[in-house]
Amino acid sequence: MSYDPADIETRWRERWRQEGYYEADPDEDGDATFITVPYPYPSGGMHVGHARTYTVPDVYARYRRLQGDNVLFPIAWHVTGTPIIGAVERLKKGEEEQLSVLRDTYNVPEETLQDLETPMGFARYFIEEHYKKGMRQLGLSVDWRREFTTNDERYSKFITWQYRTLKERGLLEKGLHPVKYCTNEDNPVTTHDLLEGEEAEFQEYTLVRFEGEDGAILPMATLRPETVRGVTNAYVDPDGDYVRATVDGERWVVSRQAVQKLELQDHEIGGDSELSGADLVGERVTNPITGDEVLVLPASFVDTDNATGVVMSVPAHSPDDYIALQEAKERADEMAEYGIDPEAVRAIESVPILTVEGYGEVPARDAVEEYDVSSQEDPALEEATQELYNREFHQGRLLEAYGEYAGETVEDVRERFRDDYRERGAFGAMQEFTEDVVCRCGGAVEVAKQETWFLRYNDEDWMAKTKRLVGDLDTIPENTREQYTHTVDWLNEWPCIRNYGLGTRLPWDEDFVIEPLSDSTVYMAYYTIAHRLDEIPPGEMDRAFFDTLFYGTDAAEAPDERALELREEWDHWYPVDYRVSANDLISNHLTFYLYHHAELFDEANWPEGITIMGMGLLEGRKMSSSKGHVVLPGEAIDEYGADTVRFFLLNSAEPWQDYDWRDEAVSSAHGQLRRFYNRATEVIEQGSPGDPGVRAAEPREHDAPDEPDLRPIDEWLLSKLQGVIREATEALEGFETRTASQAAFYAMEEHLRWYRRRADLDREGARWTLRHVLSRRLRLLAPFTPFLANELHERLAGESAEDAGWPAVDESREDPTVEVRESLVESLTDDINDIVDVTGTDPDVVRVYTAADWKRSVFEQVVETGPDVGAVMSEVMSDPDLRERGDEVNDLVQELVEFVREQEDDRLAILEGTEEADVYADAVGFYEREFDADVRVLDETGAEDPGDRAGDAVPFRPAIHIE
RNA sequence: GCGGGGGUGGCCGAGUCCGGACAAAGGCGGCGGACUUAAGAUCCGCUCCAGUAGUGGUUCGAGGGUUCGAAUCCCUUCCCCCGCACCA
Repeated sequence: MSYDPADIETRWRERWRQEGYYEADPDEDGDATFITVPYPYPSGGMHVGHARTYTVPDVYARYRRLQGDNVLFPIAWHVTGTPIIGAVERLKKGEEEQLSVLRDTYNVPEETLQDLETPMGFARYFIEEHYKKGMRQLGLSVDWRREFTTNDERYSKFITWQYRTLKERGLLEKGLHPVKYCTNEDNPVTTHDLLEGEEAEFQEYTLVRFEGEDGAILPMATLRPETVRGVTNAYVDPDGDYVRATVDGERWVVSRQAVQKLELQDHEIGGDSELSGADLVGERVTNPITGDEVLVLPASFVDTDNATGVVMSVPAHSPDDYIALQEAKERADEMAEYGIDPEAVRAIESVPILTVEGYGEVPARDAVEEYDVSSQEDPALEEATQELYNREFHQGRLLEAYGEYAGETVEDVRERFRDDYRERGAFGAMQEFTEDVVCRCGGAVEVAKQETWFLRYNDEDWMAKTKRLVGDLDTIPENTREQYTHTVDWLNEWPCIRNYGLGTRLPWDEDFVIEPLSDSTVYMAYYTIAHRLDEIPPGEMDRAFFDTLFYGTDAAEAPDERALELREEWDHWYPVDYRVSANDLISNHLTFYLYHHAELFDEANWPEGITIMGMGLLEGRKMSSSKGHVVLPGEAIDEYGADTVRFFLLNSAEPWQDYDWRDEAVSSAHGQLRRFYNRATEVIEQGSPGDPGVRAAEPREHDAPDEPDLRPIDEWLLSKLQGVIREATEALEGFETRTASQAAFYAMEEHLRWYRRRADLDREGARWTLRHVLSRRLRLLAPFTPFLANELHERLAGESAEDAGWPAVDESREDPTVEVRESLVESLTDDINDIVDVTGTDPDVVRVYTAADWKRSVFEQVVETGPDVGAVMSEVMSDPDLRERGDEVNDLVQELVEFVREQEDDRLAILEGTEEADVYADAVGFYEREFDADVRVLDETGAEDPGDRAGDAVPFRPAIHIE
């Protein structure tokens, strides 16, 4: 019967489902092990990249189960927020791209599309038809009783408890925060809603409050507030539209566009009157820091749609400003039309505010000259600016006039300086994007400030707790620990609510919804009880209920009995042993997870480990559902079977490494599994009179009565098996799925290949050995290819691999001597092969000469003395017989010293006790088959030496002659 | 810029922590052979250069150093990838 994955896999899926095999309850035997993975977000279908995300924890879960643990691996569905709503809206609008993703990429049937026109209908479709189906097909060992969605009423009660608790502990705070806001739809928007500017970042400009002659404020926008003492003049766009308006009760002059932005950013805007930029030109404005008056000059490079449309000029430090001023001076006479005295323009001098190594008094001039910038349009200008800004930021030291800031680098004092003058009222602030942002509706998107609730991730106590948690966390791989620590240091306040979307309403303000990264931080606790909440009315799941559940009897005045019962479930499973998640989530989601656990639960229930996963590529390119560049798990499974898909995903790279799904490679993995299956079937069908190691969770003793006579080559294979078991076990302890499966599958296959070649398989001992090895190997493979492994193990031994358990290393079967001896056989094979190959002859007779006794005693001397030519020589030369041999001995010592130096001590000790000739003599039969020749093992000193080769023999490196 | 990861043979990818059997596992691809009517599957060998004897030469981004010995340790340098906030 040939390998038919669909047949095997269907049967096992059905069996697991019927038996509820992976349903885990506290009353079962074994250590409680709780493994979680981020619940999928069904805003689209599942592709093979997702498949790996869920298979990695599954492998670990299966491994722990084989080790005897009671393992809980649950799953649920994350629907919070706007992505699903956005997807539904794009569908309803009939957007081509969206329709194509649904129809072509995810194969949604035409008649089903209308079911997807509500958010939960959409989610439900992908949950049922993609994720759940896919996960079942993959054979994930999930306890399906516990699934839920984050839009469920009871889940919301749990999140409500979480947020009320955090608020009560002062970890939530209300404040203003910049958001992306569509000026056309008058609504905040998310990155998904954007047509252009998805990459745009928020940038905060400092507004330096220059004062006009009439007392109105001209707020000059700058990213370099510390240059304020170097301002020589201001620029406006003479053709731009400006307005005089009341801002927070003051009179301001800004560009037309700036007014709207300021209004969005929480400023009170009053009646305005229009004027043109030209009207402003020539005005004198006063620097709020220095009190100096400077001229407003016209400049076409000023963009009225960026910040305030009024900019200050610092020619000493800005190459742009330096060039602009040069050009202004050249055109000074034209300025007269604005009523400016040309002499006043020509009189403007750069004012340096800092010194920076490598530049003179006016760094901008040096930069312009160095890059040979000719005009404002010269592309070299940007390079010059970049270079100078960088140097000044890191190395520029402020001059005396800066008082307490003098002598400091810009990098060190910019923020302090800015905040200082902001408090004193000289500076303001304004947010702007780094590039234009356009909504899908076509409207301009601007920065708006919105009242919102924050999680205070920068709270000192909270940070300290979380850092303590990180310190004790098992971070896999270890080098991710630094990333968590860094994130804790770097996280500020996090706005945790949105204006709309699915999920849980903010308990004390129903207008807002708790956003997805904030409602998924402690839900692992909910898994422990999710399957037992049906009989509890949501209305009764209040603060006291959850307090009792998580904090015990004393937490509420009248503890709810039901909550106390559920508490046992929670107590049993918590803490989470491992969470398996993607590496790009360290900087937010995973660190939030740590924060919330650190706060809400006591130390004993803090997360114990996190394993990070890498990204997936498809044929070397990033997967993308919108481009249809994805492989669906169902399709891959139909073609190759779930075992192949799993095996490939786990074997091609360690979980945290990026991997590449290449059809060719998957197909090859499938071939490997098929060959494995065929060979295993042969072993099974061949049968064996002896016990194949059925109830073999306990290692069998060497002298077990039913164990047939074993030859050294059998012992060799069994010894190798122990090494493989050890390696696979250690690897899986650290989530190294690649190392583990490589060992269990490929390394073991290598050993078997040699064994099949080397051993006479037509013996009872060989059949027993092969069955014994197969049983162990199937159990090592069970986490990776559970269908195949369980099926074959059941046929071999009458019980499934998962029931048989993980094999233990049987130290009594580890035999270094037998391994060393076999390695001699192997290297002699290689040597003969090399000679055959290089001479191109097909030998009829192969003569193998082992080294003479005196050479052997030189070897022993080298081992005893150590690899030191001089020392060995003096020892050796004291022996008259050896001294007689002169140069011959010298050469041999050289060679043996080198050999010995490179060997492990253990191996040397074994070699010393090895009678080389016996090893080769035992293998003569093998050599004769191998080379189809008459093979003779001889002593160097024997007579038969037609090729005059015998003298070349060295201990453990016999001379060879072929003819 | 900040934080993290990485550069190995035609390709993918181990090895690097703890230097030594490393011309460097394994896979893919290629070549030759066995089996076969043939193809496929399977098995064996070869696949940096030279070679009718197991050898020698030159390799692990680049340059330098430590060592009897370096892909592995140290220094310098070049290049690539990922994340960086309200987006899940």
